[in-house]
Amino acid sequence: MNDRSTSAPLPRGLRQTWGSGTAAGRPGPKAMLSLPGIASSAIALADAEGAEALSLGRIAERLGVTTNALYRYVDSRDDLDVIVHDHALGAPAGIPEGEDWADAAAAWCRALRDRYARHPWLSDMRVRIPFAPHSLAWLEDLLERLEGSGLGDRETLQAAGLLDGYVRTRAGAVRDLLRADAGTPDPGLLIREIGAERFTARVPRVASLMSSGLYRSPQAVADEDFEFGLDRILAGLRQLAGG
Amino acid sequence: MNDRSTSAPLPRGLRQTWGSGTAAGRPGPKAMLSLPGIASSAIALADAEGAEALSLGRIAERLGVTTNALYRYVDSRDDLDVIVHDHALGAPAGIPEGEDWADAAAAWCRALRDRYARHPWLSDMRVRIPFAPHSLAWLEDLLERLEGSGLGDRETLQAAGLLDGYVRTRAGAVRDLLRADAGTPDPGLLIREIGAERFTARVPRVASLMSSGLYRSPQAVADEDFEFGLDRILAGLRQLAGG
DNA sequence: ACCTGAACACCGTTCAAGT
DNA sequence: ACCTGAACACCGTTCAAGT
Repeated sequence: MNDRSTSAPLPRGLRQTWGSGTAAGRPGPKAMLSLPGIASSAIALADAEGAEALSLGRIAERLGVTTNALYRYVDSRDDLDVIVHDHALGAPAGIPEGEDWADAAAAWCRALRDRYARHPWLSDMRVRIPFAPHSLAWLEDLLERLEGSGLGDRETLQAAGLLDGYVRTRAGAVRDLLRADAGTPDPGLLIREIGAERFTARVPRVASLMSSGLYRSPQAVADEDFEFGLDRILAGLRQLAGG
Repeated sequence: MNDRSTSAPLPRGLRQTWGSGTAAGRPGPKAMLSLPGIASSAIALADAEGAEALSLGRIAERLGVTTNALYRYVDSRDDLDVIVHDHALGAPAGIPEGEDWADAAAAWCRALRDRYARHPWLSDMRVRIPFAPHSLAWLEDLLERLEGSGLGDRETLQAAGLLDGYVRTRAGAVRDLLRADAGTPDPGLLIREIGAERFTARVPRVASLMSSGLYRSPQAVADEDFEFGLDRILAGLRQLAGG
């Protein structure tokens, strides 16, 4: 059944992260680097200069090594990205339990949001279907929390995807706002350059929200708004589960 | 109040898209290209080869022109991306009205989903805070649909963000799955390489869902699942509005 | 087995011409 | 004003050495 012949073998970096670790005493010179060390270096770089500063060359430079040396640890840039993402995300830990399943799920969402807040550039990384250990551990943790809901397997998975997607979307909004300081045009400038009359004629409601300061303002991505969407989603899920 | 001194001037491509169009008879040679023409060419390229094939060189090649020629129409690659995204998205049109505001919002969500389905690579494009005309027209349309809800301005904007984010997250999931054919490892391979026992020990619920075929299977991103999340969100919003 | 050095194709961006 | 051609710094990736 599972003979998808095109499926590539697991990249070496990802396989290593799963702990099929390097056999202890193998021949040849000692390694100067390690996968966690490479990941930490990349994270420090991204923390300091953002995701767009990430490159094999810059990471290698920090490690005092040639770019090509990294290919002993990683198959490709994509492979590295998966490792860096997972390392920066970290394992789920210390997440409060909550009164009931929905409360527990809410705690999970806030904990994930906090991880993204620690490394805003995580929102800039291309996250494909998660196959890395920490990513799957987070999913596992959420699935466990949803077990008390009485939802079926399919619905539980759907609910998990809904909540997970919500947190990540929100993290992206926060990231956008952090970036808005540099480069991005601000709403006021846009309206001025387009012409207030024309702008108002074409998108009156948007214009009204922009001039009210509500549109994409810092408060529009504040904790309060995070809770708004979370509450709505959980209310919808509760209605389905408890009904 | 609005003196954010770091705000850059509006990129020329974006300004042009807003219809501050080229003044008719200006001096110099006639232009060989046009912004819509450039965007169309880029869209055709992305449709054929995906977002990662998009580059100034490849687009220029299709247009029979040198890479640098594009800089007469666009300030930067980022500027171009905004135009291409907005052009591929298109203006909102032909979206059913719906019985009530929630129904109307649902129709909006399905319409946006369909646009992403037409150009799956849209999910791969870095969409910053939307300032392009079609993007804002979509937002405007949704805000109009939410007017009957009785929610306040702030809540309406929050609800719009919630719905919009949901559709885009879903579109990304669909894109991931379309890509899964090539390159990405499949769940079965992962479990085999990691070792089924170790894998099951670490993430038992995930392992169970994977072996049940539910995890990230085609049906997990089917229309049925789209409706699941949409229904939950709308139920949550209805509860807040109608209560 | 690990790392270096040289090379390749490609990328976005700039600058000085040409017309 | 538009487009070309040459150049720049940078990118990921490969290959053949060296140790």
